[in-house]
Amino acid sequence: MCGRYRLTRKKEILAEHFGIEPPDNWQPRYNVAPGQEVPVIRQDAEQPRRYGSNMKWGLIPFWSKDPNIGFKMINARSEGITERAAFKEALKKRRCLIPADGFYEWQKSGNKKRPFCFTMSDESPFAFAGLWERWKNPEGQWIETCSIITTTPNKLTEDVHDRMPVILHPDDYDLWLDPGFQKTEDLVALLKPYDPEAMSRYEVSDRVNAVKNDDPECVAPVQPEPPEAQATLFG
DNA sequence: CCAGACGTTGTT
DNA sequence: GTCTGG
DNA sequence: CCAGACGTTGTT
DNA sequence: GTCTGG
Repeated sequence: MCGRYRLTRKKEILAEHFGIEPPDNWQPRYNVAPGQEVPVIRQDAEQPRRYGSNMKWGLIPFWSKDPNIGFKMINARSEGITERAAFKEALKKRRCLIPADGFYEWQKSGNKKRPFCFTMSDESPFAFAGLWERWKNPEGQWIETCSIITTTPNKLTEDVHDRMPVILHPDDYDLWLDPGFQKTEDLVALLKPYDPEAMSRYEVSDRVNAVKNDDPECVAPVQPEPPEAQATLFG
């Protein structure tokens, strides 16, 4: 990963799943990309209730001089995350949920790239484990950014790609969001591949390769040509 | 992550 | 192929 | 000590 | 800001 995902559920369904008030500005998204404002769910010491807000995808460390570093920080490897200068403080104090209902991975073989979409089998919304950060731009404005944590693939994703985003079980949302909880070994224990038995996948069109395509066609399944159809073409 | 561009002048 | 921008 | 990095993915 | 490499 994890450079692309989808968030097509109605905001009321998302709000119910995550236990928040539905924000007005959430729209169905079929192709969410790095560099864009994306919805996150957070919980601060100042605001003990969970709430939704938008952040730019691509974490800019607070000490960074160049905000373009954000495009290289769209993911944070779970392995060694407690030692990464860019992420260790955020792991302790600035965790978030990044809601989605599917994510895309590209299977490469030869010079072909085939995009697949991965979802929960029951089509429920889910949450990536995320970190966020605050960065002050030269004009003095605070910019909030976020990153999706990755891990090793599970049985469902491994033949498509060698990494997958960390998906948190709903039972773990409270611990992940609790700003007072800073026991990193317990937090890192949550950063595991998701149960493949609970997930499904299907191939999608390469329209999703282009960030500008953000419409329902991106999530429409495409079937590989069945062998008999191939034969018919020449029969 | 993918898409799209991919230069020249002048030089401690 | 490699770098930058989104 | 200072300078420089601080990240991930994938390599047709 | 903090760590690593020289």
